[in-house]
Amino acid sequence: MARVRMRDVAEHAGVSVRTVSNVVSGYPHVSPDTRAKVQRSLDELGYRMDYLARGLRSGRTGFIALAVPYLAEPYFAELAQAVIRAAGRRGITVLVEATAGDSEVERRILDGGLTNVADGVLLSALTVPAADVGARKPDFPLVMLGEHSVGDQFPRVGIDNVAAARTAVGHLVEQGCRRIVALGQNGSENGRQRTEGYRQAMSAARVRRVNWLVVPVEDWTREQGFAAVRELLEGDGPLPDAVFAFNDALAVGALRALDASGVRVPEDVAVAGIDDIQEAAYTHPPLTSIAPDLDVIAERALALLEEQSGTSAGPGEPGAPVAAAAQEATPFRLVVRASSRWRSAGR
Amino acid sequence: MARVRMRDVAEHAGVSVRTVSNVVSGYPHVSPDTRAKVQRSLDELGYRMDYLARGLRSGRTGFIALAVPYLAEPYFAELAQAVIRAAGRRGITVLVEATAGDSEVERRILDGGLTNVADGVLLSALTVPAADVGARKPDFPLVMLGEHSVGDQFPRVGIDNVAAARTAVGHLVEQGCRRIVALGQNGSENGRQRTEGYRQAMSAARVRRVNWLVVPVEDWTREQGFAAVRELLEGDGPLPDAVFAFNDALAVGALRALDASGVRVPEDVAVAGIDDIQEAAYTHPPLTSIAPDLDVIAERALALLEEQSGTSAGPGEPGAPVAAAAQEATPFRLVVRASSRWRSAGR
DNA sequence: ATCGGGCCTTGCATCGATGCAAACGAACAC
DNA sequence: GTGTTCGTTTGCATCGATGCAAGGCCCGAT
Repeated sequence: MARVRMRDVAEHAGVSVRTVSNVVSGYPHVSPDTRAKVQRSLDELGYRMDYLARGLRSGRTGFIALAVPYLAEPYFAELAQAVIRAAGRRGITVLVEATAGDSEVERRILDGGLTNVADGVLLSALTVPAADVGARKPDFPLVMLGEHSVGDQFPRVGIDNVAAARTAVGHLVEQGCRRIVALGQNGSENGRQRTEGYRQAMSAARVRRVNWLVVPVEDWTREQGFAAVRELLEGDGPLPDAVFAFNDALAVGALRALDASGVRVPEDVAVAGIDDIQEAAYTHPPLTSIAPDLDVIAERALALLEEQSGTSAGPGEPGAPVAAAAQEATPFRLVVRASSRWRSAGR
Repeated sequence: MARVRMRDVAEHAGVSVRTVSNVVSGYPHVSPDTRAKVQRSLDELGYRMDYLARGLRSGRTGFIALAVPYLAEPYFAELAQAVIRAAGRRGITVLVEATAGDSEVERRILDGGLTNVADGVLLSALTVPAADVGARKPDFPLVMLGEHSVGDQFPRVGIDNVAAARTAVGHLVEQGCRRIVALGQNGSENGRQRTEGYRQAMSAARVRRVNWLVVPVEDWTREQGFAAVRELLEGDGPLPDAVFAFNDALAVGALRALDASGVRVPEDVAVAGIDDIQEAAYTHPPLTSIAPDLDVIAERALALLEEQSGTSAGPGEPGAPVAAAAQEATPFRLVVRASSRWRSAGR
């Protein structure tokens, strides 16, 4: 009834515990006879490894932790799915933590709060805790997802946010839009970068300053996108002819607000977002978006974790000054859908 | 540099390891002096518990596993979020597994594949493995989410699917709809139940059989909802006046297909779904749905897990025949939005 | 002064698996 | 026949924390 241990298997097979361990872990020098005998007992008793015990002894748990702000946000859910899939291919189990964007929680994670249970940590932070923590390197494998971490302290994987925003806005410009709203500015590093991309694209297109409009929000949610656009529509300024939302959730909220006010998309206002969440293909009208390659992000992130555990496993490393952590920019595509298709001849 | 252990703290504070353990775990009989001293060493050295080691000794890991088919499906993502939140309140960490709806994987989980790392398992299965596995009770805490498990073998938490479907369809009938399509029949138990609810509501409303229409799909995804409705519209049968989708993802797909074909919602066809995912409030038009209370589901599920570990911890239990496992029906609400609002006088 | 009891503190064994290195036996060479 | 080597198997200590129960100590009661 109770758990089957190696010892039970050993007794059943008439060998030592160590031999069972050797069979289980694929140690080569085991005679075919013994191996077969042990294997039979293994199957017969239904042995299952206790990963905790192994982890205790060997120092590796086979888990990695993934911390995202809100699992219910589509982008993070899809990211988590990609990470779980990639980890599964490597025989790794993923432990998902939701930080709720609480910088206190994020700090605790950077501080190593999950170290003891996970071989490595993937952190997708909203509010990268600033210098005070960023100053010292963690003593465990850590990879940041999606954000530039302050000061290149941590390796990071994600799209180039500036380029992504520039691409999206560039596309809107090409469609003939000029008075383009940037929706999503908030305190985050990510927000700053996407705003910068917007600036670059607007400058490059020589759009007059009077047409620039950066609308701040608190969170990148449908709700906030809706509220911000509704407020914009109720204001007395001239209507924009495009909305560039910093993520698709905001864009979805924007679409809803526009729809509710009878503004036509894309005829009156074009809309584009970032993330290309699955939902984007089903909005009204379907949403143009920037699609990061989540599988690549997940794969690279895990590879970077492995690299790190490789090095940090050898603490005897001579004190070579650690180079700035890798900052990998993964590919993205512009997916054009109806929400931004060319609407009229020029402006 | 290396990990700080209790032993290190003990030496630093000049007490025994056991005393440190006592302080950490909040054992009451520790003198204030000692406690303070130990606490100081704890802080100074930055001690962090090794949960693996504790788990090994105490038999409890502080983890539970949550297995869902696809984390990227909004409903499951929102469910996972609720579970993580509820677990967090109890100091429990959640390990998320994605089964991809693979019944082989689900079976392995029922078989105890996660037992060694988790104190309990929450399984949201698509294809409940049938009798062969369902026959024997697992020897670890397990709670099924959202499905009736075959034969009451496992405790289960979720809404009453029959009632939920009946409520949704009843609402459509009240709005004046008669020719109502049930969208989502597939092999799953869940699908059967929602179909049954549809049947009951149609019968109760004395809708003539000619108006009944059950459309099968493979998965409950936006894509399948879109494809099925598109096919329906292209067919030569008379148009339905309502679509009852077995979940919101299907409904979203249906809305897109209707929109693409120029069919007006709700004027021409009303639509309702189940799950009330966040996206539902932002579709075009906003989607009427059945809203399960995810927080209640999560709370009850965790409570049931705890109950089970309570009993199964005492294996000395005299052989009282185990009663049929608890089948808890959690509350749900009908959330009426524009997609189903009354469109015309009567049928 | 002595004893009993409560409060703190401690040592030791232990959870299940693996690292390490010794022990064992057989095969081979000289 | 003896020594060496290689392949296989084993015993023991160990990872870090907790269960258990004993050991000290102090205080009040008799």
